[in-house]
This record gives sequence, C-alpha cells and structure tokens, in this order.
Amino acid sequence: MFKRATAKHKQGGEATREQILRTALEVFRRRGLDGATMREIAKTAGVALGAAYYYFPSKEAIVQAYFDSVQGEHLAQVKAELEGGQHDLLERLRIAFRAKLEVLQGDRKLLGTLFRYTGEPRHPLSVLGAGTKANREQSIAVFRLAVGDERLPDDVRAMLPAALWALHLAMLLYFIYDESPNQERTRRLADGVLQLLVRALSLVNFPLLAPVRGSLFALLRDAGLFPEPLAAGGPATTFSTNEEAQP
Amino acid sequence: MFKRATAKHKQGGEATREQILRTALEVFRRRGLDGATMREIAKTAGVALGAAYYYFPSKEAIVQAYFDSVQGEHLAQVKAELEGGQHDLLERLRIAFRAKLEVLQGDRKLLGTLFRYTGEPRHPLSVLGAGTKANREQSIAVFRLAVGDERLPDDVRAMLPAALWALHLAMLLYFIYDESPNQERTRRLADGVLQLLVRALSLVNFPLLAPVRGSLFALLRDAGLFPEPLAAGGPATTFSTNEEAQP
DNA sequence: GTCTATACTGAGATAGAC
DNA sequence: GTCTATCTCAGTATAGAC
Repeated sequence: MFKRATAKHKQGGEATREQILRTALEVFRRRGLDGATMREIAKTAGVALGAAYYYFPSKEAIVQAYFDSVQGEHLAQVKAELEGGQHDLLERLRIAFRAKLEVLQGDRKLLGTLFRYTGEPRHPLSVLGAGTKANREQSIAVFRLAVGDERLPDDVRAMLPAALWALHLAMLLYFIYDESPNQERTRRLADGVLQLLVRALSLVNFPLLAPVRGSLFALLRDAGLFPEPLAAGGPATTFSTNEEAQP
Repeated sequence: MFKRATAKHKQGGEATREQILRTALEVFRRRGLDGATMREIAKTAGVALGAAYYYFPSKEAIVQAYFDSVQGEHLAQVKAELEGGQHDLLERLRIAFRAKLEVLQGDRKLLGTLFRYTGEPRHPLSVLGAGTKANREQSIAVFRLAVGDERLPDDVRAMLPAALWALHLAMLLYFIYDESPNQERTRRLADGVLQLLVRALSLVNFPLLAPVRGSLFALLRDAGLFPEPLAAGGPATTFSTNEEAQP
C-alpha cells in the first residue's frame, strides 16, 4: 500500500525505512502522536526530513506501517496458539481476539490513528476504504483461520469472518477508551460478547428464528456488505469497500 | 460547548457568528473541507481572521457547530412528523432515522469530520468522548421521543434510545460511503434493519431467549455502557463516556 | 465584549539539486 | 535515495479601535 522497497534496493533503502519506522515509534511513545514532529523523528533517526517523507507520505502513514506489522504479529501469534491443541469455537475466537489485544497493549494511544479517516471514503488510510482493502483481507483471514472448519450453515460461515473483523474493530474502539487497569475490562467484555455470539450461533437453526435470519442475510446482501455470501472460503467473501460497493 | 454569545450581545455577536458559520459552509461545499482555509472563510465572510477564531476555536469547530444545528433541525422535524398521527413503533423509528438523513443529505462530505476524532478519547470533538456528552444526550433524546411510551421491559426501554443512537451512527457511516443515487441504499438498509429490530423486540420475552437477553444486559452493564439501565426515562440512562466510564 | 490588522511560529508536506 | 530550501496554512499573539 505504501512505498515499498523493491528487490533492487533491499539493502540501503529498506534499512533506512526500518530505521525511520523504529525511531518514529520511539518518538511517538515518548511525545505522543501529536507531540511528535516529523522533524524530530527524522533528526533522531539521523536522516533529513525529506528522507522520512521519501519512505512515508505522511506521519500517519508511519503509524499505518506499524499496524501492518501488527497484522503480521497477530497472524503469527494466533497460528501458534491454535496449533497447540484442540479448542472449541469459543476458545479459538477468544484466542484471536485476545491476541490482538496483547499485540497492541502498550500502544493504545497510537490506535486513534486507525480510526481517524473512517469517515473519509476516498482517503487511502480509511479503515473501511478501498485503499486498505489488502490489509482488511489479511485481517479477516486471521478470523477465518479461527473459525476453521466449524460446522455452520454456508451463509453464516461465509459472512462470519468479516463480521468478526467488524466486531474486533468495535472492541479496539472500546479498548482505546478503556482506562481500567491493564484494560481488563475490554477483555471481560470481549469474552462475554464472544460467549453470547457462540450461543447465538448454536441457535442459528432454530425454526422460530429462521425467517429473521433469512431477512438479515438478504439485508446484508442488498446492502453490499457481503457481495457473495455463498462463495465460502474465497477472497470474494470479504468486504469490498470501493466506490461501487458499500462498506 | 463552544463559545456562545450571551444574552447581552445577541445582536452584534450572534449575527457575526451566524455570518461566519453560513459562509464557512458555503466555502466547505465549494472547496471541500481540506481545501477551505480559515483565511478564505474569514475573507469571504467579510471579517478578519481573528474574528473567525474569536467565535470558533478551530476549523473543525465550525463543522461541529453545524452539527449542533443539525441536531436542532432533527429534533424539530421528528417532533413535527410524530405529532401528525398514530404511528406504530416501526414507523416512529423510521421517521427518526429518515429525518436525520434528510437533514444531512447534501452535506455528506462534511460528515467525515463527525468521526475524525472517534479514536481519541480526550479530544473535545470525539463523538464518543466526554466533550460531546451534551450533544450526545440531545441526540439520544430524539430517539427516546421516537420510542415513546411503547410497552417494553424496563431494561430494554432504558437502553433502547442509546442503542438506537449508536445504530444511527453506524447508519451515518454507511451513508458517507453510499454512492447510490440519492443514497437510496442507505434508506433501504435502515428500513430493513429497523424492521428486524422491531421484530426482535417482539421476541424479547420469548422464554428460550431469556437467558441470552439476561446475559447481554449483564454484559453491557459490566462494560459500563449502561450505568443505570433500570432508571428508565431519566438522563442517567444515556451513555456516560467520560474518564471513569467506558463509551 | 466585539472586532481589525498584522505579524509570527510551528509543522506537514513538496521541489528540485546532488 | 537523500538532502536542503521552501511553501502553505492552522493557529497564536499583540496592539489597538469602538
């Protein structure tokens, strides 16, 4: 999504990029996001201001690059924990949600950036926008991994990963506002919500709710939220938030 | 929340304020939010830069002032439409949701600002923050009006207005991204969701769902989302998103 | 208290030289 | 790829008119 070093210059360029990124995070943590200036970041990293802008088109892009790395850590951690043993759906979802919190714990203040452009569809950094589609799909993939091969109706299984992704965004928002010690409140809430969700999923085939469920899925489909809800497992099941389709 | 003219100088001051606000909206619509500069706004309004800053601490504060006025229009319009005749709950909710869209139609691009500080709890303009509590309560009050004296369990009735407010925020987000002609897609989605919601509310006392409902409310209470869920009708039933309680 | 005029600071972002 | 110089603009300051 952002300027990436190609194979040609992995040595020089990539190293500088890493250097700037690492330094920037230090400065962000020390001064806060607004307090940190590009000039200080560049100076501390030992490069000129222009070099910083060569690698990152904006200050917020640096934070986004950090989120990219968070994504990787999240996936790795979830994979590792899932391999351990047999877990039921609830446990697998808990692992996915809690892992994200572990990775981000300590950088809650930076999380604000993630949501800054939510209301601007055209902005390349909008969480819901076309510009972050690749990121979004990677993140959704982690939740698809957690859902695994759980026995579920096709339509549910198709939309569940993206729905979990949306739910996890809401959790992050709560997380940002959570001033309880070590943000235990967020963890309790996430556990509780997931418990409820799994319970609801077990009721999904209950006859009285069938029409409600049908309406709900028809609605989401019409809204463009799940363009191809029955093509389970493929990339087509993810959100497509570009100009043509809604978020 | 922002600098308000007191009764003393309603004539001179208030007029200037209105003038700046009105002009700013023109400039925003012409140039876009980022393209508009405070200097151009001031110049076009025929006042000095200092005057603009005298009334509005920042450019975004102007947009917020616009949202304040939207709030007023929303309330007025809903009141007027509800007085007309007997409507069932679904119709009343539709009126409330659609009225908001009517009022905002044409200014979708400005709506991005509403969400810009969502991830920054301390920012005075965060939709979920302590700084906008009064606004939030006014907005929730509109939905409380729409719920009216509908027969509902106490806990449901206590949390419903705030839940509707949250839902309406989600609708606004969809609205921003909606490129369908005249944003009809948003209206269809809102209608559908409200229909489902009302159906769900009618099932709320169904025995099989009782434990789920109990868990859900316990969860929300623990999360601090509804501090006093049983004090129906009072201001205490609204969100309290300050440092002590979560959003 | 309401406003003008003007100057200044700080910082994000860019152009173009090397 | 990297640097230096420069631009733009939000926001602040100040001094004063009324």
